[in-house]
Amino acid sequence: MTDRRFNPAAADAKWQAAWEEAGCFVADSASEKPKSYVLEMFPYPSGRIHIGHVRNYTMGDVLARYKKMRGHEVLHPMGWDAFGMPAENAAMEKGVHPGGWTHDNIAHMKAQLKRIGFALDWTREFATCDASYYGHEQALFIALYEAGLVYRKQAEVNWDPVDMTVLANEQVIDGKGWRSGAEVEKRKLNQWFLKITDFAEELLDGLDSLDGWPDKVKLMQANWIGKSKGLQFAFDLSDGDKVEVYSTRPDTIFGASFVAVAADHPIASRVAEGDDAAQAFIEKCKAGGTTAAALETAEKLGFDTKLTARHPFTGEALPVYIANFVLMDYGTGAVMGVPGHDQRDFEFATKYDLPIPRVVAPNADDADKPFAGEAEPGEGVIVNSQFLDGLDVEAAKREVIARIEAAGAGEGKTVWRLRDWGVSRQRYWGTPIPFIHCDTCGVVPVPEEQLPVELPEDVEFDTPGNPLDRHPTWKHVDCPGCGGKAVRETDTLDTFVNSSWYFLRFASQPADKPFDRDEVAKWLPVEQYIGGIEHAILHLLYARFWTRALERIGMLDFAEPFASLFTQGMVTHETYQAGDGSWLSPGEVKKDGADYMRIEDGSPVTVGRVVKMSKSKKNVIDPDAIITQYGADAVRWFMLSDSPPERDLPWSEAGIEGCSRFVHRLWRLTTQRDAAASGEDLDLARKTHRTIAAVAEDIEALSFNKAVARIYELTGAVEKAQPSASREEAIETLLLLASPMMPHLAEEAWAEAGGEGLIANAAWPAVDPALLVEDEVTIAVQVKGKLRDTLTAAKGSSKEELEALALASDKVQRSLDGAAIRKVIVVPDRLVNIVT
RNA sequence: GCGGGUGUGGCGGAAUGGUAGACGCCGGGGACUUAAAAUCCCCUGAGCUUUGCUCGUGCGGGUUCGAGUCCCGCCACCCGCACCA
Repeated sequence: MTDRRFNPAAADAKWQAAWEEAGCFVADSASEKPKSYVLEMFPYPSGRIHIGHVRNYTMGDVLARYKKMRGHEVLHPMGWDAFGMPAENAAMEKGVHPGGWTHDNIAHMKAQLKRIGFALDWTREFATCDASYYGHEQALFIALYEAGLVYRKQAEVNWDPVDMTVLANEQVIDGKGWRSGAEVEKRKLNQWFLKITDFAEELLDGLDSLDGWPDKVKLMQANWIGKSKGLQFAFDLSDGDKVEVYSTRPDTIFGASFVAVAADHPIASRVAEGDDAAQAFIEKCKAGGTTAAALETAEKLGFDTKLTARHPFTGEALPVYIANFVLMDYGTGAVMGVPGHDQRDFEFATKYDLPIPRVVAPNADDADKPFAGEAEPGEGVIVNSQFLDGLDVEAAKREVIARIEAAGAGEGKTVWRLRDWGVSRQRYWGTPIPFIHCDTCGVVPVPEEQLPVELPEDVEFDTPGNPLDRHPTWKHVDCPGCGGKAVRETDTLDTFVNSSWYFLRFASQPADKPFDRDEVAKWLPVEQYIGGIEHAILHLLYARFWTRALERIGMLDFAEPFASLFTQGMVTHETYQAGDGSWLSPGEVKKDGADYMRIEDGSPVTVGRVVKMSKSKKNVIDPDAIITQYGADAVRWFMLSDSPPERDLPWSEAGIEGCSRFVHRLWRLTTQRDAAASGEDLDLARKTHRTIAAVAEDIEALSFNKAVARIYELTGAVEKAQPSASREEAIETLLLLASPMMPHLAEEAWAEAGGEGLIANAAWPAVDPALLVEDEVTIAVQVKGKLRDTLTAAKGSSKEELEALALASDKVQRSLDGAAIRKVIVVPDRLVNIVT
């Protein structure tokens, strides 16, 4: 017994040192134990750990510690997604070198992570900006090139005509450059691409094997890949040429009232040659950003080329437009416009006063039904369509495809929405693309013995644009082929490439190659991957692609990197605004009864919506400050309590106070033990064993909030119980169950009670199945579906017994009030419903 | 605009189609204390004619003996949209 209070600051440091000393969390790939690879998405070293990271890594940590308790050898690594634009922005704004800035940030954030007591194997740490990482990435890139999965082509970028630089989408605000304010233009550059479209079918089919992934993510990826079956066919044009169009709705072919081509379609270019107005329209289409959202929300604009296209069945002459909403990248870059059954076409036709025929109707009788101000893209019966009339949509599609194919005018075709992955970035702080341009030999890979191609240190950020391109010496090299003068590629790789294989490098990091295939096979696929839903498509699809590509070229033996995926919600917080509308940080505000006021001058504060923490709204909580105030365990407990992990977690002062109280409450309980207590408390023992089973189930399902609630319940039961051997067992169990969540308190209390070794190395408590059996159940009794009574019955009572018990109830009889019973529904061990 | 998701007390949430609100927070009352903090105990969805009854899971319909849960139609908010990470 002790009256010593739990001191988080001292305990945190003490046990973190003890774990490190014992090497508790260093993964041994030679271990005979079953292996578990638990991985959270590694952070971008922005400067400070934010509370969202804490939530993400706490979840992974609980799972990693739990798996270790279940006898697994656990790999739980951490590293840094260290290339990217913020470092270059810092260089421009503060005059610091991106590398120095990044390494300072990493040092700070690593210290922050260590304070939270995560069970991480720091011996495997690396940053993607280390040449010892990106050099191997260059080797992999060359390997993919040699396998024919890398190529170059012209592609559009956002061009800032004032700063003379390429802008990222986030740097384009309302179609203007973020620094210059100039109207952004689309410009074509020769860029590097990865052939992800070669894998479209397998990336789609592979989703079926990902049982551990959320359906919503699989659905999003499937839609992104976007396999569609349709018809590609040619219209004859009035000038004697043809235009190939692609449509996923060939059944609506009789509803076509125009043909539209993309602004960069060859037909558009040809029309523009002798037509200044057409040229001006095409130029206009080049203004603005390149994002899909910008294109699709922009007003639908068209230019009438005066050409006409001959309808293959009716012979009708349809006008041909150049339109800003047609994408050159998808299908053939030209479409047949069916306004009645496609919303974009509807808007376009309305604007340019084109006919809107109906060719699909709810019923055959509705052939002339007017449209209610919008297109009807759904199912129905084909009408006004000659030989298609009366068919359903699918049958009509087949019929049209068959007829067009028979006429030799086109063919049924599968088209993918997925586009090849453009990986060129005209920036310094990224992996140099390891190629050399030679006038004689063309594009030549850097020889393996010359890797890594390292970034030069001496670069200037005083002007926009790529410092690599304007560096005085770096790019000038001799051609590896002919030995003549040549230049390096100055584009660097998209940072998504860095995060497409880092999980392999964590598992195996030899000096002379990217990874060792056999070592990787010991750990991969990742058993549980945890990160934000915002990565549902791009990062996860790219990582899947990269893994499959490496499998195809024989470097890996598996196709899918992540067996299970979990996407966690954001951490949110109330917002506060002063009278003048300016945002206030939580530290500037205090609660005054039911209202809030500004500490500075007592002026009233408006409490705004609970939103994602962001610097601009100042509703940010600093993990360091709260760890100092409450200790790591209270913060970890808060991250796991209440909100289901896939949902948003609202941060609150009251909530963390409550968590802190519970840490101390558990401490008191464990220090009020009576080792000499004897005797059995069957109810408590049952509760204990039910809790062990339930908490294990909850942790495995990552339902941490439910596990937390069960630990609270058992704590409450222990507090009410009289001393007994069962109570001693319950307390020890509580410590073990809580140890993945509050490891510091658990160690301290374990040591206090004379527990053997570190609780971090302890085994998960065993469940006694005999104690899980229930012998009595509570039965709900309803009359006409409404609850009227509850009664207790022996588990497994027969339907007849339960019915008799229910009818014997006074409350039920009163409720029945003599009415005739029509039917009695009995659900064994649960409910009786009497219907009159 | 397109794709995906979420919606339950004052708040976070729990609930294999079967007792809606477990557990936590806030709030109220009490105990202990000279007093406070800490701690402990009790109450806490709304309403009513209070042995009990009625209403209640974003809104409107539907299926069912029975719907938070399944179906149809809406609304609001959140995530993604290929150069933010």
